[in-house]
Amino acid sequence: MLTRSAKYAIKALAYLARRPEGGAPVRIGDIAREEKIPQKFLERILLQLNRDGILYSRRGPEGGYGLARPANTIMLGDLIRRIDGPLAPIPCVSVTAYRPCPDCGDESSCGLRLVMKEVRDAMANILDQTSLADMQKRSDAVKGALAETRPTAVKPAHARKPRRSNPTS
Amino acid sequence: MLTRSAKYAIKALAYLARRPEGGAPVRIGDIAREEKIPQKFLERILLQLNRDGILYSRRGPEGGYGLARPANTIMLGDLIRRIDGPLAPIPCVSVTAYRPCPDCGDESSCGLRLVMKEVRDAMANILDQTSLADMQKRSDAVKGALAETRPTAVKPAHARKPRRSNPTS
DNA sequence: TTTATTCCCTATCGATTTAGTAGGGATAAT
DNA sequence: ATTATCCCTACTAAATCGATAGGGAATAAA
Repeated sequence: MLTRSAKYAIKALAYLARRPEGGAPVRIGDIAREEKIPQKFLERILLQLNRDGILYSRRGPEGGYGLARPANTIMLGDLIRRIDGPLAPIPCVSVTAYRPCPDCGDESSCGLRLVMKEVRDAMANILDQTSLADMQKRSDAVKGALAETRPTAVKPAHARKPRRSNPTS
Repeated sequence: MLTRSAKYAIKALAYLARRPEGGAPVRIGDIAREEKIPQKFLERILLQLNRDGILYSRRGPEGGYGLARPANTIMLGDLIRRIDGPLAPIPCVSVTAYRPCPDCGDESSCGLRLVMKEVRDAMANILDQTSLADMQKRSDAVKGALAETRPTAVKPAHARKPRRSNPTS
């Protein structure tokens, strides 16, 4: 289960992703009000993402937060790992935070581990291939489909060719 | 993340699944010792699964626990839901325990929800199609592959045709 | 029928995590 | 100088997790 922190983080950053790139920074208070997130709670979350280099910030009047990178380079998997920790259901199948089971005799043939590795990979395939921009596109596609005669379905990100993570490279 | 309870439950039931079907019941103490699980802790878990009808039990000397159904009809998804609750990362995409987000304006076009629904479905596709017997088969396949010249790979359960949940029907 | 063994049941407990609040300090635009 | 904003630490109430304690009820075997 996602914690509220991770959920808030994603909603807040999705909000920032909707603003014109390179525009003026946005106040925490505005994000909190629009997305209905407790302000002081959100403050701590954005603070961390700022330290992590996902956000930039400016202090004082006219200050606020903005995305430090283009929205199509910020992956949900990365955000969730930073806030909630590893995606893996059990540590022995985590790629980013592997830890062996203290008791497991032969790890390579542990049935539970084999299944949970599949689960981890399935989650990671989605979350590491879906950016803030992708998420927004899919939301827009649903909204568009309600209004259009010929709805244009947007494929889930993991069914498409992976994007380069840095579009400037 | 799986709780220890769910992990213990699966390991304990996998242990029971390895015994001859219809054989004598197995003591909690034996399972706990073999699988290195705190006995009193395991007791509470098996008690619940007994109430849920997954296990049968017999008291007194020669007593113990056994699977109440064939191992190929007991799905990991079912076990995990009973012990840990819903698979879904957020309640608004849960099939078995749906609850709306209190704040979400238009649920159908919420980008986060669309992505998390994918994640839930990916997890459910694996865990609801993998039985205790499947898990064991995959473990055996790995062990076999280490010994054999031409290893026989066993496909993940969700890539095969779904089995009927009750083989007697 | 007694006794030993096993499951059944409830209560409790310490540690950790979660979800938030409080209260300032540092910085920068006006 | 003033004021708006981010920055930082500490604190807290409640829930959850992982486990232990201490018996009660049933039943097989002596």
